[in-house]
Amino acid sequence: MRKPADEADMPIRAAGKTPKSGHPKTGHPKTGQPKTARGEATRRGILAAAERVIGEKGYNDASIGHITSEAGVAQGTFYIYFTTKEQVFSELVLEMGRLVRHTIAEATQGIGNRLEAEKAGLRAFLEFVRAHPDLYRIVQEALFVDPDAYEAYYVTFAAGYRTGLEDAEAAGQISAGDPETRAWALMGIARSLGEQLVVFKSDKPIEALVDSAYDLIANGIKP
Amino acid sequence: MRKPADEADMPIRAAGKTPKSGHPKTGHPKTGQPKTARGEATRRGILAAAERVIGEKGYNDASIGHITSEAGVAQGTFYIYFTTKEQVFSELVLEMGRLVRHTIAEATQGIGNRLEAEKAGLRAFLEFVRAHPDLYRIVQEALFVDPDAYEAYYVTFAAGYRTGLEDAEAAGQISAGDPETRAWALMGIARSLGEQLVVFKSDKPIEALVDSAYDLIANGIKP
DNA sequence: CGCAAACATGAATACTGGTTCATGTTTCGA
DNA sequence: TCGAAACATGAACCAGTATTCATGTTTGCG
Repeated sequence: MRKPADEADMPIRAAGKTPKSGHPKTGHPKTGQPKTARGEATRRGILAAAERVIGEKGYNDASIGHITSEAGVAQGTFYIYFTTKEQVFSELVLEMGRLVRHTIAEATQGIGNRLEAEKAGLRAFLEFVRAHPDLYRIVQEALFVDPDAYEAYYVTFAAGYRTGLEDAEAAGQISAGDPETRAWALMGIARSLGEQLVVFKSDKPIEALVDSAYDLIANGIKP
Repeated sequence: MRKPADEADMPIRAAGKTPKSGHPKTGHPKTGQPKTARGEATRRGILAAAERVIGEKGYNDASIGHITSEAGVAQGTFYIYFTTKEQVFSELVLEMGRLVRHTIAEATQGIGNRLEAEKAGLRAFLEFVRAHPDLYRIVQEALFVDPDAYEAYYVTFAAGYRTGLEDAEAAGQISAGDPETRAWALMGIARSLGEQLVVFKSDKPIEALVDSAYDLIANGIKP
């Protein structure tokens, strides 16, 4: 009997506290990729269950048992598709990054005016986090569970933001100013308002938040 | 003008009588308060060690053994002064809140102009988090370890911020606008820039960050 | 069909780490 | 000075849980 990936392939020697420097740029998890429609569905189910359970309970209180029972499979099944609990978490962070960027890009597509794009992007972001509170919390927790993924998430986002601001400044659509710091500051605004919605469960309508924030972003608070 | 530096001064003793930080089910902070100078010193040592260890390793990887060995005491000693691992964490979050509010209140004291106070407060905050990266990370992690403390931290802060903005608006020092949303947005800017320093280890000088952010806060990005 | 390979199971393993406790040591008021 | 309370110790306890494995079951394909 050939046992797959038993001794020669991937070192799963996680004994003790190995530093375990995960590669941040592994876009393609080569572990236990399903080769069948059935396996594909099972993997998806586990991932979706993990999103719900980890989002609600947090990484440490979400046990593999919780996740698999939520997914309706046995515990061992988890390890057919994921090598470790941390891996499924990382994959969720990656997915969140892709989803958010895609959502905002779509919402701002075709808007020539940067200020208007800023407004549309903020609205899209807030609507997204309200619709996906689990994913939002997961990204926050990544700071402690998977710092590389956390950094990748924000650095990638900031880089795109920054070039957008540079282009807008060159086109005379916004005033001059350090695009790097501006990108981080504007991300901070969006994040903070999103947190008000998801974490502190504010019932303020998104449109009101967007309007107020837009006024601040465009005009500042000078009298 | 009376700035909201209300209870930000008392360094100790505040743990036993916090209005809302008690957990609904476990809510008895029956901490073994020391009754001797010797006990007082030991308790302080454990708290300081916990700040270092938890700040560096994170809540879950920071074991009681780590903390006590860092503090130079036996494991059991921990439970003379703290009923649980979570309690020492909560106390650190409380302390962080008090320290930050106190620091900012002091830095903005006597500044009559709100915009100038905004600048000074931001600078003080960034300098504080650069000097106390451990405490900064601890507050972030509180979202998962002690959500009540996390909420208290930000809600308290936002409340003070908000009334400050209301007063400034009434005095004609800033333009009109929803003070609640503005407070959260401005907090988000500070937090994001602080994170750039502490988490992403940016070597940008604080003064440059402050200047850029101030320009955004005061004037916006409209051309 | 028939038979590998893929998939699934869930009990067993291995180990971590928070908390307790029986036993000493130090402090301090009377 | 002395005894009780406060303080300190660290080994042991024990619950939880990530991961493995021997054993079935299903699927795809010749």
